Amino acid sequence: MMVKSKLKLVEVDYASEGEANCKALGQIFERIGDKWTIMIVGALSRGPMRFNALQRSIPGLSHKMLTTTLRGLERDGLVTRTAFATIPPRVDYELTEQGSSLHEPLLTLASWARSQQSYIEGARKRFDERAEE
Amino acid sequence: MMVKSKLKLVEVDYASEGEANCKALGQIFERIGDKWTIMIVGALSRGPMRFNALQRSIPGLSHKMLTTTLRGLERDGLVTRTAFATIPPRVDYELTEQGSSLHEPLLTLASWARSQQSYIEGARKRFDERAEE
DNA sequence: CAGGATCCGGACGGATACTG
DNA sequence: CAGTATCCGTCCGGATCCTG
Repeated sequence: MMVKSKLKLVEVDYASEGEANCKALGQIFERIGDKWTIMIVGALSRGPMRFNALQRSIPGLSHKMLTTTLRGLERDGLVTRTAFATIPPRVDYELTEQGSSLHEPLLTLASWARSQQSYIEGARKRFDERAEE
Repeated sequence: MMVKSKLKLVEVDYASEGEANCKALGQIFERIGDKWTIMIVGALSRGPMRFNALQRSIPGLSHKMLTTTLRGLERDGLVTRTAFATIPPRVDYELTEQGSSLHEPLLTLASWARSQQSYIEGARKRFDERAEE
């Protein structure tokens, strides 16, 4: 069953909210913004995965960072952890409903990154060349 | 004139691309993911702003982080810097077309954060309580 | 006002070694 | 296999001081 996640684009002015609210949203952005969070949610969007499979699927992701990020996602209720008492042990990670609802916004962002990639790379190159006087 | 930015949700599988491409996208995510980037783009989405106005509009943003982030955005071609040779000097920062095209994806994300805020806070609380055995 | 330069503590994250 | 624990270098980012 698909998760209904058609987000209304309400007037969320994420920069100029009340201070308290701004801080709260900031805490959430800190998780979302995390490079590995994005990758992991992307990987899990296709279904449950085991720890090592997850790590192998994301180049550059270290053992430590994977566990840390997974704990964070679990804490936020975006990912569930299921351990099987087999030998060798097996642990599956899976997106919760809320976790998978995050996938669509991230896809939007990824799509943007894709479409702007060459522009940004060009801008960076020009900027750097200009900087070497 | 509104920037046309209806992004097609193509099959961007941001987790399992080629290694090279993954690295490249990662570099872009690093900028987007940055807490302050999000805030600054949000603030600038309403129009050009001066340095100090920008800083005051975002609670907790230090002098140094503002300049650093602005340089980054300028380097990526997402923000323009315009200096007026007046006394005292005045510098306006403004989103480029590409920069403002980032605003909509970010709004989507902010909207998601908003809608999941209480859920996440609850999940965190429960997780933390459960952790104190 | 806008910012560069410098110092410095603390957090982040990699490598390694050890458990169940 | 799936972690936890520890060590330790690096870099981030705040505070401060100084320029045009």
